[in-house]
Amino acid sequence: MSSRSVQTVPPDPKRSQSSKGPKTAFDPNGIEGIELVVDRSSPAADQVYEALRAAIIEVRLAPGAAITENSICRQFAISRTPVRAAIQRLQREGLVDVYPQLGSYVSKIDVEDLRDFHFVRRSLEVALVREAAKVWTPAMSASLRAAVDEQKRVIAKDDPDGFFAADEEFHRLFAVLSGHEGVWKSVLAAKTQLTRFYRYWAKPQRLPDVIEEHLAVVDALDRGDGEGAVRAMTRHLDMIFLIFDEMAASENETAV
Amino acid sequence: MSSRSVQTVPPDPKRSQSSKGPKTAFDPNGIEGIELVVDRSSPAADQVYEALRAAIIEVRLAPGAAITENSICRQFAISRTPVRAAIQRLQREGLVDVYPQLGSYVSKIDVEDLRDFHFVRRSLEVALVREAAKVWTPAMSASLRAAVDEQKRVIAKDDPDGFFAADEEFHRLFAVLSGHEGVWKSVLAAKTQLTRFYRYWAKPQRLPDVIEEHLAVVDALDRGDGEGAVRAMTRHLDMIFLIFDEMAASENETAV
DNA sequence: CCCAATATACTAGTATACAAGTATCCACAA
DNA sequence: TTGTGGATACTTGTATACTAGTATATTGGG
Repeated sequence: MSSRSVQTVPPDPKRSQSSKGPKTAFDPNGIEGIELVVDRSSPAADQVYEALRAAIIEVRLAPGAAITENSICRQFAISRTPVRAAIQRLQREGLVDVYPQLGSYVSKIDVEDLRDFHFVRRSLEVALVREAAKVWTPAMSASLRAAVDEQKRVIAKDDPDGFFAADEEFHRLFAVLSGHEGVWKSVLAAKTQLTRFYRYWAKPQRLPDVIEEHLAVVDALDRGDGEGAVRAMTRHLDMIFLIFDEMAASENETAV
Repeated sequence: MSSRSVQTVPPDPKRSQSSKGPKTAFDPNGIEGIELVVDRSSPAADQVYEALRAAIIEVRLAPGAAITENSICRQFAISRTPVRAAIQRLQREGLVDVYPQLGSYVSKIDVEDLRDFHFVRRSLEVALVREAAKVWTPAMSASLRAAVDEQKRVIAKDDPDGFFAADEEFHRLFAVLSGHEGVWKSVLAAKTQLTRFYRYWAKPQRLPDVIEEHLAVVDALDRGDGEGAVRAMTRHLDMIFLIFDEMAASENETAV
């Protein structure tokens, strides 16, 4: 691995022009967007990890934001050890960039990387649909349609977070129903980066279309048309590429 | 995540019947199979991680072996902090199981999990072959055949470790050539568990067959037969399932 | 005024001490 | 003999102190 080659890249030192307060001021009120009281009955490192991860994925912590260990310590009233463990975990997931002796920052979203993450997600989910088709039963159809009903219900309530959860449950069901639930962990690893991206570019008006695309997959499976279901899922997942193309057309930046 | 639910599973306390020495003896010579002098010019945590990971994958550390933090510290003459970072990283990769207040152990190889890891690997690699077929050029054929030649050369020298490396390079090339090099990281994550398994069951007499199967993929691509290449790669990768079936037939254990 | 050397204040990496929990061993009583 | 209680020695989790390295601010000289 060449990942520990000399790291001389200055991250993005925008901290000097942040505020007009006293020169040596440090985070007066801590990092905004995250709040947590640690419950000492379960490992603090896990709680910090979950809190930071949610904040990053939901973009309450913007890409490029500084994640200084000490600032998290002060904010959560906890020592550096569990905070470090959490940050290193986020680093492995690609959500945080750590520059030794310099600082740690919420990673930026690289569109080129997203293409590969999407490739992974699509390849796996399509393969799961193909497997599910081999063992298709009415009961499986019912559970998937129940998941779609849940999505409709959540859309009606205008609950974006709820929709993301319901959507993920629909997709996860293919892993469960095909007998390869363990594959979902790999899908999630790739999906993490994509999810963060959705938060920027998600368009609420597209949600009804998502419902239709989901139903198209189930309909094909009910017809016994496995390859038709594969094509429907492929089409559904590739909709994200339309957003990529829009971005490429509108601006020339490859990272935000 | 329910992973931090109450963990009351006793790991495998075989440490009491290990030696007839003094009752309170601790690792007289440290853990066998690993050796390392830390070079303080690069992060110690990374070096410990690499050393432990290699030892686990190459089965110098057997599944179930105790990986006590303090024993590693003594052996490497280093503090617990970088050792802990390394172990936590291995835990995320599924190579180590950590039981709070009990101990850490090299994870066992669960055959059921292996099926899903294989599913991930095969799905991704097959998709990469299909992509490579779309942009196939003679130069790509040449580089793949060069990789196969390297495999032949290493086989002639009877160098198993060298063959594993050459084999991995052949497969990685599909990620590079198809323009999705970033996908290889995901393949590796799934392949890690499988590689450890190979070390148990690899049969040297199969290696020439591997060469032929590799060439079959390239030949199909040279013919412009993309789907033929996909089938050839699928057949090649599925050979591992023959070993699964052999295991299921020979013994009823699902974990070693 | 401008530039360079230096002091200062930050960063993450490491070492060490302590806290909380579990299993083993042993004394002791029924 | 059997079983029950507790001391002991381990484990990982957490807190804190220290090290090495970098960027910024300061200061002094041209």
